[in-house]
Amino acid sequence: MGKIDENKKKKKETLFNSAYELFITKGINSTAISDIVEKAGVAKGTFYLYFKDKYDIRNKLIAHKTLELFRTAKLALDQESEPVEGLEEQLIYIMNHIIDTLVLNVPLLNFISKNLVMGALRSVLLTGERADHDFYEVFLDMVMKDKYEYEDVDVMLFTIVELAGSAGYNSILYEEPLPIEQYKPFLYRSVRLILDSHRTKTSKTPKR
Amino acid sequence: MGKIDENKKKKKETLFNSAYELFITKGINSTAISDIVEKAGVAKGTFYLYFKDKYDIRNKLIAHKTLELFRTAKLALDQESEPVEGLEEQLIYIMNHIIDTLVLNVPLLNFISKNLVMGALRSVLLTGERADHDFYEVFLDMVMKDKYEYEDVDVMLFTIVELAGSAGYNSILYEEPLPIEQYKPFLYRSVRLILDSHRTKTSKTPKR
Amino acid sequence: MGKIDENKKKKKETLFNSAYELFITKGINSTAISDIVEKAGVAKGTFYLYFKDKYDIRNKLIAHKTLELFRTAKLALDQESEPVEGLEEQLIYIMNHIIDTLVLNVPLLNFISKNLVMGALRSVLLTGERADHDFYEVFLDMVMKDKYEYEDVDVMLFTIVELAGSAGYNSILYEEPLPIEQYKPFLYRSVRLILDSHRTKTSKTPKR
Amino acid sequence: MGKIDENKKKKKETLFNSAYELFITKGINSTAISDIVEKAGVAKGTFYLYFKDKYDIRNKLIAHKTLELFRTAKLALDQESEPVEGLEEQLIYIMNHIIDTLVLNVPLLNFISKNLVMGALRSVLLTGERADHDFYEVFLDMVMKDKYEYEDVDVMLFTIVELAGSAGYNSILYEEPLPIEQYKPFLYRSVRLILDSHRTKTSKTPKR
DNA sequence: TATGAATGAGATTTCATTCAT
DNA sequence: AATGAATGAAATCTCATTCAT
Repeated sequence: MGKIDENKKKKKETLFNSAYELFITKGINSTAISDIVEKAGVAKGTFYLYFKDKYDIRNKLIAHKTLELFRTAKLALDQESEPVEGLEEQLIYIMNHIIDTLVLNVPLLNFISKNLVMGALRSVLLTGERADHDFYEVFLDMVMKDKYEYEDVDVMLFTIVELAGSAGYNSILYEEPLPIEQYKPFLYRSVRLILDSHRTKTSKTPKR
Repeated sequence: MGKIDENKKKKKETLFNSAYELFITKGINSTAISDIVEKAGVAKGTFYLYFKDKYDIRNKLIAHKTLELFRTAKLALDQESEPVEGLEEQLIYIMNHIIDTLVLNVPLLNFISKNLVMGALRSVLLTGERADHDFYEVFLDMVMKDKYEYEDVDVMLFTIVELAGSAGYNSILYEEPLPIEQYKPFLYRSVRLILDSHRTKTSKTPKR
Repeated sequence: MGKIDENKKKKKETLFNSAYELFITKGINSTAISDIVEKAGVAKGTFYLYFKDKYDIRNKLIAHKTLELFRTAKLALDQESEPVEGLEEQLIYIMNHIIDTLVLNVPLLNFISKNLVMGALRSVLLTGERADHDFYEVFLDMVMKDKYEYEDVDVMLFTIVELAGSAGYNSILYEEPLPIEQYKPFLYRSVRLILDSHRTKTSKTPKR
Repeated sequence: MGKIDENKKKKKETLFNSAYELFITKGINSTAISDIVEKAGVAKGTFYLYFKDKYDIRNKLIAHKTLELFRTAKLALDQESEPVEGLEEQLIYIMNHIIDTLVLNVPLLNFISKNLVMGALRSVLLTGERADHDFYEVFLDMVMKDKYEYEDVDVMLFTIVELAGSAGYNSILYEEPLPIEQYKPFLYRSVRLILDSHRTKTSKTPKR
């Protein structure tokens, strides 16, 4: 029984990986389900046992990959020898980590960013990957622990994520208006401004 | 000859319009070229006389529609009874105008924003619609006429356009994190901050 | 499984037959794959499961039909009440049998003889119909059993087949320079001359 | 007026040449009329002013090229320093000349020999190239001038032409059963046999 | 004569999906 | 659960032919 379940999981996994590689290399439109199953070494019918259609597997993949990006960045942040202090620095650290990852993996960027970042995160929620909500809470947690107090936190995070996602995408991909390394200072400056604009004037009441 | 050229233009126009309506209503993937030509009332071969394939006409359409959006907004700005003064107010006016238009035309938003705004503007350049470059110059012109001086103007405009496009898209479409009307103040505040951050300290030398 | 394989074979067979009838009646150029599948009562996709394109099925058909022609002739030869003795008589018997068949089936002649006989036999080899090589051995066998000895047997058979195929084709189809029945004596005389010219002077050493 | 007619002729000529090159390089099936006119630098409609369709121009080309082959061979024969004496040697000279030409121009062989030689000569008659009939008379003339007398001359020539055409085609193209240089002796021996078999026993009555 | 835009039938091919095994 | 043959709708694209200019 354990073996059967294991097998099932393995099949799904293989389909996942095959689809990912094909989407990355050929694009979604030119990837046929027959390509995916062929690469995965399973029968066509099997695909439909696990996924509704091509777009189903794509959405799940985007969600998965996006989440992975954030998780890896957060992990790196936490494992930094010199602890990074403050929401501002932490956010920019994560942002920077993700950007650097995507610079080295442009196909992944391309794949994810057809549904831009926020869309991807949304689909994380929709597809119900475990730990999705937890993840948003990781951010909230970072906000709460900061020495400043913030209002409209949702709006703030949203604005930052959209700006970084959209501008980063273009800068990495097209080196326009500047290559990403040169654009980073501008991007991070804007992020700092947005964060600042959400800080309350009243000094933060220390949590007890 | 005049007649032939006229006819050619009309054919292309009809194809354009038919494709647009179908893309808007059924989506690109579900729109077949046969649908387009049927709706346009021309032969299938005629389509291939003017466009390479479905994606060719889509790109040209996105470029066209995006440009139109900006043009209409600029026109409204210029025709405002009470002249809008200053780059900041002018940019926000245009932004606001476009947003309001798209709120009333969500299908258009959906259509354009698969390639997000900057991508669309890029394709304007690529497809070489007339007045494309001129258009960018309209912005530069607005910048130059402002009482403040700005540095890294390209970067500034890029950042604003990306932010507005990406955040606006999500806010209008998903009312997340807030419906657009409630999000606007935040968006515009961020825009003002970005503009401000690009202003040079030295007071502007008046042009003579 | 047996059922599936049976079905597969039947499908292919049906496609074969439908294609043949259409090629014969309408010609290859005017036969569309849609015609073939329609006549065969299978889906269009099914065709591409078995054949690369129109020319693939045509080549296989030509090979098949040519082989059939030779086989039937050989069979008739073997079943003749009065055994036909000697390579010369046997070859002419087969030749005559094939000609008589084709006279009654001009469309078949037309179909096969776009690739003329040798070409057809060549494609038999290429397409790897079973029993192809065996077939050539049937001839060699006839040569070996003859009371005369022959040199350059390959060349001899080739020359005869080419002459008969090419001249026969024209004579049957266009009755030029003579209708086939009147041309036969000339043709067979030439064949005898060619055979004779390949006979070795030394009397054959009887096999023991 | 002369100029107009000249121009007309030039257009037709250009179409001819373009079609020939394309047929030779891409094959007839893959050559579109649009290819031909494009290469010729004339409008599509113009093609239909001169030819019925693709097959019309093909037939005329085959006829033309075949005739040219024979003419060139005959010319070479006549210009040989050491006059070639006797029908037998003359025929083989011509045959050999054509074969040598085609060995160096396999595409031409391929093109012509879809309609094999006799078919091509037939189409010469059908398309009514000038000098076609004359050409047949050239052969008859050669026959008449020979020191031997022949019966069934039509049949004789036909048999020889078919044999040489068909066997030569395969030998040149596929080097089967032997490369043409090695096959030639066999071919010419057969030709001599066929000629011999048509000679009347009675010595020829000298023409007066 | 000459043009070439327009036609539109139809060719080939793809592929998501089904379903009998 | 797994298979993969079969389906057939539909997609893209080609191209011979026409006809208004």
